[in-house]
Order: sequence, then C-alpha cells, then structure tokens
Amino acid sequence: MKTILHVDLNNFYASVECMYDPSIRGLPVAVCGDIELRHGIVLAKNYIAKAAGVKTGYTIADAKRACPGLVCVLPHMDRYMRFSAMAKGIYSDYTDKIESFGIDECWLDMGGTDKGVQTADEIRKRIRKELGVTASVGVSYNKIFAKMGSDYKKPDATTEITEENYKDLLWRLPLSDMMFVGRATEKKLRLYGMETIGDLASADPRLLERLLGKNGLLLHRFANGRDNSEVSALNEEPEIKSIGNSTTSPRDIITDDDVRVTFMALCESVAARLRRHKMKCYTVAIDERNTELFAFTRQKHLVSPVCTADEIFAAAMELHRFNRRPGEKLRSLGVRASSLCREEGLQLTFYDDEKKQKKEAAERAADEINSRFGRKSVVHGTTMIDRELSSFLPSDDRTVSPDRFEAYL
DNA sequence: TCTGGGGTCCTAGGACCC
DNA sequence: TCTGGGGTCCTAGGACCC
Repeated sequence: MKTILHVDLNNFYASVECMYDPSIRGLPVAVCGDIELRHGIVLAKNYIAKAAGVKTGYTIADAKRACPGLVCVLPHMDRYMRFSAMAKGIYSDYTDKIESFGIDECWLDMGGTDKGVQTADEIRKRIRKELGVTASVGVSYNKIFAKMGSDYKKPDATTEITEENYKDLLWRLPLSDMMFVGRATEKKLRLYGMETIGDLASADPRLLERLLGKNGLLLHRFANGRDNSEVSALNEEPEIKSIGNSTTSPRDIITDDDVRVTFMALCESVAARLRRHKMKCYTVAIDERNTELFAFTRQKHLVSPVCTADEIFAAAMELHRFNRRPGEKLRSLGVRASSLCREEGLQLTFYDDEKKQKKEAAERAADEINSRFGRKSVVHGTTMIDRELSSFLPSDDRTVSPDRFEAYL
C-alpha cells in the first residue's frame, strides 16, 4: 500500500509577508492587490472580519476605521514563488514525486514506507525552521484522503487517515468538507437528505450519477477511499491549456474607447505570457459582465495561430462588436487564449505575411525591454488613451513551473 | 451572500452530415 | 420534400479548485 503526503503551507500569503516585515507579525493582515486597493475592496476580508468582529463587505477605508490595527500589503508574487520553491526543495530530499496544487500545496508520493507520520512531522519541523512558516500535513493511502487530512487540523499538525480510521474521522464531517463538493453540489445532495460525507459514501451511486453525472460516481468513490490517481512528478506538470486575464474596472466601461483601452491592456499581458511560454493560440475568448452582473462569454477560432497583443486584440474587439448591446454599461472584461500550440516547428502559412512577422518581432523586443526595465515600460499607444482604465497590473502565472523552480532557490 | 482573478473539466444543446 | 436516427464537432455556461 502506498503512502501519500499532502502538505499545506498555512496562511501562506500573510505568513510570507510577515517574514519580510516583522513589524506586522501578529497583526491582522489583509493581502490586497493594487486592483483591490484602487477599488477600495479588501481581498482577504475574513482577516478583517476575524480581527475586528465586523461584517464583511467593507471598503479599505471602512475596514481601517473598523479595525485600526489593519495593515494593507501589496502582493509580492516573487516572494511567494521563492517560498514555494524552498518548500519543494525540502520535499525533494524525501521523494522526487512531488505534485503541486497551487502555490502552497503539494502531494508527495512516499512509496511503500510505513514511516509516513514520522516523515510528515520531520517535514513540518524543517518548514518551520527553514522557512519560518507552519504547515499541516495529511498522511494517507490516496491523494484525496491525504488532502483531507491536511485540512483536518491546522495549523502545524499532522493527521493520518487510514483504512481503519477514515470512517470515524471523515464520515461525520459536513458535505462541504469533501473535495469537489461546492455550493451547487451540496445544495443538490441536501435535497436528498444528505448532510455528511458518510451520507454521501453510503448513497446509491446510481442516484448520485443521475444527480451529478460523472462527478457523482467520482464523489462516491472518493468518499469511500477509492482513489488510485497517481502523484505526478514535478517535471511532468500538465501542459498549459489556456492563458487569460480579466479585470473589474474602476468605473463603468461605456464607450468604444473604454473597451479598447481595457482589452488592449489585457491582451498585452496575455500575449506576453504566451510568448514567455513559447506558445501561440488558435482561439480567443472574451468575457464580459455588465452592471447588472449579467455575464457572457464568446469565442472565436483563428485561421492561423497568434501570439501578439495586436492580433488577440483584433479578435477580442470583433467578438465584442458582434455581441454588443447598445447602451450597455460593462463592469468587467476578460480575454483568454486557448487551443494552444508550441511556437517551435510551426510552419509559416499564407497568412503570415511580412507585416505580421514584423509586428511579432516588435512585441518580442518590447518583452525584452519590459523584463529589463519593468513591466509596462513599453505599451501599446491604445492603452494611453485612458490611464485610469489601463493602469491595472494583470496577474501573472502563479505556479512555480519546473523550469523556473531552480531560479527561485 | 457572493470578494476578485486565474485556471480546468463537464455537459446540454445546436449545427451539420450521412 | 419530409422524417428519423446516429454520429461528430463546437459553443456557452456552470461547477469546482486555489
């Protein structure tokens, strides 16, 4: 029988910020993006709610009034990546089968060892000593139970889920503690009188399938500890399927220029990330949400793959114009590139004329400058029409990919 | 009761073809 | 020309994760 560990770095973002600024240690910390600061909405509201004992939904200004000790911190992705990589450095002393799950969680395949708990405790101790943050670890014979073990007790704890104790430990927990049971699934299951993970485990699989499709059968298996999925190694991370950015604007997006400015800023980021991964896309999708919170998405297939902001922008604007509704006020826009392919080995097509190639070369040159002198050193003129709308910083990739892993150590 | 943003996967329905 | 059935592909939307 296999032994699998799931390590969860506790309260990760805030903990890392405290490492760099000891003066905020022990204070309630809200990690805020500049976007959220601009909007005056707090990202990590629960910190504030906990600290001040107030309702959530406050603006930063409100929050500061309600919670005088509140410190707001801009996100430092580079710092989180470094700590994430350092944690993986520790794991790699024990196994080379490490699978990331977001920036602060990993599964470790320890083979057939019977020293799972002992190793878990040792890893926790090292993380505390070498990184200065705490971790909770789940030890079990499959990935799902290992993950639920790391959620079972926090912070800084080890929980072992065995074939003998899983019914006692997990079955009495509410449905929402089960992985892949979100709000919608919970609601459906409750209609049939299910309240706990145990109820799910002993339900009729055929009923679950009728209710939830494929997912229903999967959940039934998981709740009973039947999960034989493998822990994949760090160097076999799945291929990226899509790259996208979206933003909620500081004010309503009304005019054509508003849309152009916002889309161009998003397309610049998406295109630069595509190029960094040495990829191109065949499909461009846009997301729009209006002030009534009505959302829709539309996508468009291209005849030849692209990786420039200009080309993605053209597709995005075409989709927008085709689907726009006169007078509609938009609140949020998004652009996503999918149907990706590697740029190497791509044949030039009829559509790759000289102008297109020059454009691509120009954007690659801009990448170079932006990496040397900072993001947004070179931008498209379109984004300058309205600095307020284009000043946001779209998020980057946030997982530590194998080829960047060493760089952060 | 949905914070905002970045992803993946599944599914229902429509278009199209034979 | 219509009907029906089967298969495939695409799209939009929803659900889930962090």
